[in-house]
Amino acid sequence: MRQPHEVFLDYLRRRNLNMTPQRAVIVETFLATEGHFSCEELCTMVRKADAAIGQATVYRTLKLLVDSGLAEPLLAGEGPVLYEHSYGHGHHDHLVCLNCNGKIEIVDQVIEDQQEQLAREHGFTLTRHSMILYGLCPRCQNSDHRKD
Amino acid sequence: MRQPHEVFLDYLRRRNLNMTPQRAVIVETFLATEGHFSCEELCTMVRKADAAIGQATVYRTLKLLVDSGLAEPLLAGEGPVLYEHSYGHGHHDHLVCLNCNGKIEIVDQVIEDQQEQLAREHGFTLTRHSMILYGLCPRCQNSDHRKD
DNA sequence: TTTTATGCAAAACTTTTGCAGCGGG
DNA sequence: CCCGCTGCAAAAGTTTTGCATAAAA
Repeated sequence: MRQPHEVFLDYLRRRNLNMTPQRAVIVETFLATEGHFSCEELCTMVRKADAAIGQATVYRTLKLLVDSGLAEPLLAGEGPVLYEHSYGHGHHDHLVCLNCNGKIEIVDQVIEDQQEQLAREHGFTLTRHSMILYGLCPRCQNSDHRKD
Repeated sequence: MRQPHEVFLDYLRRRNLNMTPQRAVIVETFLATEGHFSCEELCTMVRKADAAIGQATVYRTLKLLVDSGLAEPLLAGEGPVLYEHSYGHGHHDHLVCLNCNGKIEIVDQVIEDQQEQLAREHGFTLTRHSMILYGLCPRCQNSDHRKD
């Protein structure tokens, strides 16, 4: 399997864009960060490596990462858009706890197949999808630490 | 089945809030509007009925509508959050065309059941979910009017 | 009279854009 | 030399908040 770094370089080449020191730092930081984070948060982490990198550059580069297929936005609603890297993770959906905000990755082939089937019935060609299940995780069901 | 109007009044009572002329106009306009719309758009429509109603009041009331279960936010990503009324429509998910932005409502019992099953496997108690399938609708697959 | 609602304008928050200057091919 | 890249700061788009006033309980 091709390394994410390679994937990004190929993408830049295809788009006639250049690798730059800033982009290198941002991509490296992005790949080294697990979990879900906003662009603002990525920005903060990038600046630990190089404080001179502008916020706009991080936004612009994250957009390239999404376009290249390495990053995926998680549209959960409130606040800023969260991202995660899709490289080496495979596709997955999310189970989100409404209380502690914890996120579990889930995959279900039955659902994936059914989604394709549904799209076909309506003549759609599917590109991607987003499925988020909201509820209470086991811990929060039994704890008194409810937000409400 | 209880009328949406009643549902809202009950909600207000439960929260010790009052029905007001402004809220009445906003709820009425909201219920009379089909499809998906942003709060800004609702605001414009509300003002056709009463130009003196402030934008903040519309935002505040729409929040109450969501809380009361009459309105549902559709978290599709770009731009403002879109809403629809959930009263009398039953639960459904969406098939969204990436080109023309058209939205089709879909329901699939197999998927719904599987979601419950998945949640159970992880010990989650599900409250709600959001599933959006993105792709190209039949019209846009065959047309030259692509955005890109 | 005490609480709740409202409208306005300002603020907040996230993301995008304009622009002048820099730098690599 | 040209074109892309960058940082900065300003702008844009959407939603929330503070506050003084008005209305309701």
